[in-house]
Amino acid sequence: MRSKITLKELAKLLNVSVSTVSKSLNDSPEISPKTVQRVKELAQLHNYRPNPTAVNLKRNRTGNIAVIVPNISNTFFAKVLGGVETEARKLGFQVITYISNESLKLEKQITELISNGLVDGLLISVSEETQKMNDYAHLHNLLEYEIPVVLFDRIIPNIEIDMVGVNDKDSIYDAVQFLYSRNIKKIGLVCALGDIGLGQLRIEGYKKACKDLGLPVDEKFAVVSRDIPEVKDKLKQLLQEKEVEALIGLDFLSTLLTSRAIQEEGLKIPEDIKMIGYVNEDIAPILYPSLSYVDQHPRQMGETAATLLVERIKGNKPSTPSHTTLKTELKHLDSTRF
Amino acid sequence: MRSKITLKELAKLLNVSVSTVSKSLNDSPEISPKTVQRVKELAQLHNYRPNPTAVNLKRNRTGNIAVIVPNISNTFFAKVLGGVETEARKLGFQVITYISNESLKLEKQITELISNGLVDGLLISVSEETQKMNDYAHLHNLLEYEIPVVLFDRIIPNIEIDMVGVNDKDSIYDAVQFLYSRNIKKIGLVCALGDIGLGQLRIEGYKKACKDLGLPVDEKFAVVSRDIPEVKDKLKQLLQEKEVEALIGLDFLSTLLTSRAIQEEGLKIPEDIKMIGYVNEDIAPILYPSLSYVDQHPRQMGETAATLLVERIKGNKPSTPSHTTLKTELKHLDSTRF
DNA sequence: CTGAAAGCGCTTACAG
DNA sequence: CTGAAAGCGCTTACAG
Repeated sequence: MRSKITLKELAKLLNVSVSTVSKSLNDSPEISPKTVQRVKELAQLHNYRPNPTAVNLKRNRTGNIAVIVPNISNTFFAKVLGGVETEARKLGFQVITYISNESLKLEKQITELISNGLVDGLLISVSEETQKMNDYAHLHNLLEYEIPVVLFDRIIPNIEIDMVGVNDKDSIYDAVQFLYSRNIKKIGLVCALGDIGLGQLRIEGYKKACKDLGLPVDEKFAVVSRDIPEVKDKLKQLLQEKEVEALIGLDFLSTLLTSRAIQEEGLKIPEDIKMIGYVNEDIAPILYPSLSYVDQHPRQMGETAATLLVERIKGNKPSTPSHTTLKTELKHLDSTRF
Repeated sequence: MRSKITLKELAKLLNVSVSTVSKSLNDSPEISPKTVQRVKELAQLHNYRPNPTAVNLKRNRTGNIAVIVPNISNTFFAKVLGGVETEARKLGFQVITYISNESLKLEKQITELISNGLVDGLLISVSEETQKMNDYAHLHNLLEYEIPVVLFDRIIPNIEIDMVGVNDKDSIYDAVQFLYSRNIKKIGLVCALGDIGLGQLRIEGYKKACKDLGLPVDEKFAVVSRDIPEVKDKLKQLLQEKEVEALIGLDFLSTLLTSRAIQEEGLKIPEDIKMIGYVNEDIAPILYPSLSYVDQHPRQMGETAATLLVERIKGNKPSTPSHTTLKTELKHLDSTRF
């Protein structure tokens, strides 16, 4: 029932002009303290709030930022989103969420939609398809419209756009090195992302570590495919050969599939096989067995990306693209306690 | 660089008035087909898009809906959010996401913020604290401001607000009945939500089922607490007594904790203990062992809630609150295959 | 110190 | 069929 009061109505009630009311509420030094007080009192009484749409129109902005995540089942992105939301709210921005469902087409549809002026900036982790097609025209398009874009997590090499990610090569390098230091030499990996994007980077990190440590890079130890049944089959085969001593799951799905496959084969973690995976802090400790994981600090990633985007929106940054790399951390739970 | 073109600029280029351009683009029958075509061609050439902020100001709406989820780690809410996003986009609304972190205070802060006119409506699953305090003044407040509110998942009894939920009593009733029909009589439950809200409803459903089926309701079989270490302790004790034949986890966390505790005790699922839980379709099949679960159709819940909210916003609905109950489904995986 | 005016980018009743 | 005017709810340079 109680409908929102406007500046005009307040002005009428106070017998002053709309300008005076507006200035008073914005603490303009132009207005006498007495008037300011009168205005503020009445405003408070009526619980006046400026209409954000009108303010935004005037200020030529929207007060919104968009975030596009490729999927939402993966708790990693949910966590990032949480970080973005917290930070954006602090900075006075609303977060409009979109889910691309790993589809380039949908991603284009969404960027097209927001290029109309729905948001002041975009945070995006590009879809698998986008990476595969290597098609980023839609992002460049937004930049041409002067809508800042910040990439997170799934970073893209050789592109002139702000990014916030983790050092994926290093993260797995560390994992391999840890296992090596504990005298584990036959280390396999499982990747359901295929060999593009993050999957590719992580695989490279693995290979680099093996090379540096003098471990043979045996193709047999690498289960890499985007086809889930194929991943399962290869994994089973690998386990039945009883050679591999440790497995690293390179993504959420692979990690769970690997833990499951090991146990299905009647093998024990960590006694028979050690495991390290990419799962998050909420779920890793309550699985059985609990899984050691690479902490990618998703909340912090979201916060950092949001902060950077807002700085771009405000034009506070030099125009050269900024690349932020967060340090990952290997967290040890039961699967590497041996 | 390429800055957005406005109606005014188009009008100038075409040597017609702003009104004519606006009407042409909106296919007004007032304008001659020839003019309409001229205008549209130029608009297309310049890739003209109406400024949504201006349109919204004029139409006295925002085009946004807010959704407040209590937490984001729980993949259930992530899925609901996915459903909301898809449906809202179809209906021409943007989804602004907020996370209350199970805090009433934060929830109030957020509702206060959006009451300023940031959104046209709100979807909310209230926080645990809100349920415990039984304080819904902030929601009624929004309704007074004529901002429609739709509750989802965590529904509240005796409140005059639209809701979309599942029949929590029935869902667990079905689970108990299924186990009973397979000759399992000693059925325990584990709940980390405590005995408020959904936890309470599910516990009631359990008790009702036991009563109807003539099973004794033994307090010992009910592990209920909001304190995680306490849940773990009680669970361990219960398992060591080796009486219980099946356990039902009433929420995501309890379900994983239960599966883990059973295995830690060296017991096998389903051979020694059967299990049913509240986890989602993505994760249930890749756990080891895979867990039978109550499918609450989170996507559908999000879609239904969004549709209802948009109808309220458009004023297409009679004003009596609508209560939609989705049917849950018991999905059988390894933990009940016996 | 206060207010009239212009304007943000649109839409739409009204006049011609 | 076209356009001038008013208005959505604000802000702000400018005049008094």
